[in-house]
Amino acid sequence: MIQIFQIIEEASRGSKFYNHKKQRQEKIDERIRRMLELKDSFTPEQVSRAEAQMDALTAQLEQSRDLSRFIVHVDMDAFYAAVEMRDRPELRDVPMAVGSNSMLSTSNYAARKFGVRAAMPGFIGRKLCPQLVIVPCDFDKYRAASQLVQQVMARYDPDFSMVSLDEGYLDITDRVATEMDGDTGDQSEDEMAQRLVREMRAEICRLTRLTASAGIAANGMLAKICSDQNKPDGQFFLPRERRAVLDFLRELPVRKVSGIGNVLSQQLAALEVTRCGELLERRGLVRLLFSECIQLSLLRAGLGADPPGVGRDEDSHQKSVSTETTFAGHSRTPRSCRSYWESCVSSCPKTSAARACADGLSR
DNA sequence: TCTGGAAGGACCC
DNA sequence: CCCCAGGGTCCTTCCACC
Repeated sequence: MIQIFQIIEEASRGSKFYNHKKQRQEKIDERIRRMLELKDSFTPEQVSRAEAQMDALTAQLEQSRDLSRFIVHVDMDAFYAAVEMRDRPELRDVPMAVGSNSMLSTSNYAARKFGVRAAMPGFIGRKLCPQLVIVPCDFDKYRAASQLVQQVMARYDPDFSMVSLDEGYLDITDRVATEMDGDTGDQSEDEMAQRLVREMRAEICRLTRLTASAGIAANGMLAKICSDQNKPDGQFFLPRERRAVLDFLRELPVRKVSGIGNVLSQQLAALEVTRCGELLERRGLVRLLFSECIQLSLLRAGLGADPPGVGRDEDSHQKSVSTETTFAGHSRTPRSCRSYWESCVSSCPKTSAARACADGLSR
């Protein structure tokens, strides 16, 4: 464990990336210092007033808490790597990762034992694990596999939504209900939901020869956390009861919640908040130190009260197209930039509008 | 004081 | 050997302008 950290540290130290990261971290530290100063200036009355305001918000959220749905989050296990291993059996038992020397997208479980992870540059992966096999991304293949997964998901909820090639949400409430009607046994709805998800994962596996994990809960936020609980090739069910949800969240690291990332979790840690339950205990400080938007999402994280309808809302289509590459140090001439830019606009496959735009710009 | 964009971040996979 | 991506979304901040 320590060695992994040391190797990564050693490989990184002194690089531009490392220096940049250090600078950014210093800025974050500075922000946190200022935040703590502000915190120390609050009077107990201020804090308790803030708590009362949060309690009002909590009451609202509790009011609209919806525990009636079965939301499922399906997450394919080490997706890109699993596809490659399926198609190339010789990779099955060796540590491998998908990506390039500069960046890895995923690694298989054998490679993870060495500390090789997604979002790690390939050359560091090789330092951690000299035998590591790195295979290039083949998105066409992943898209094809994803299509098959989606075929299965559509049978359980025609209105399912994908968030990426390897993960998506379903609302199987209706499906559970119809299944209960036709069922003569004495299964509960909860059992039925779990049975259906087990069945769905088995079908995915049969059709794609890839394994999926799933989480079942009252809303998307919780389902997503749940799908991570029994990974790989497992599922986790969180009962749709307020008490069960709060118990589940109390000890859950805030970092597990989608939307609480590196920076926010550092800020929270400075306030001695590392678990979702502590978000509720320290709600006064949350109120006084964060933007309204963040207050709301943190309160939601503490309560497990997510607005219903993940991804299936009116305007959940893609809103932009973009392309980017990182230039090597020596190619940053005006000429090469211009030719790169021209190749970007002319190769944009999406819309004729984009082409028209390119014509307009390249004059 | 409000408002709309641009730019800059945070976050996700 | 090559030495830290590239595709997105959403929120905040800042500035011009009215």
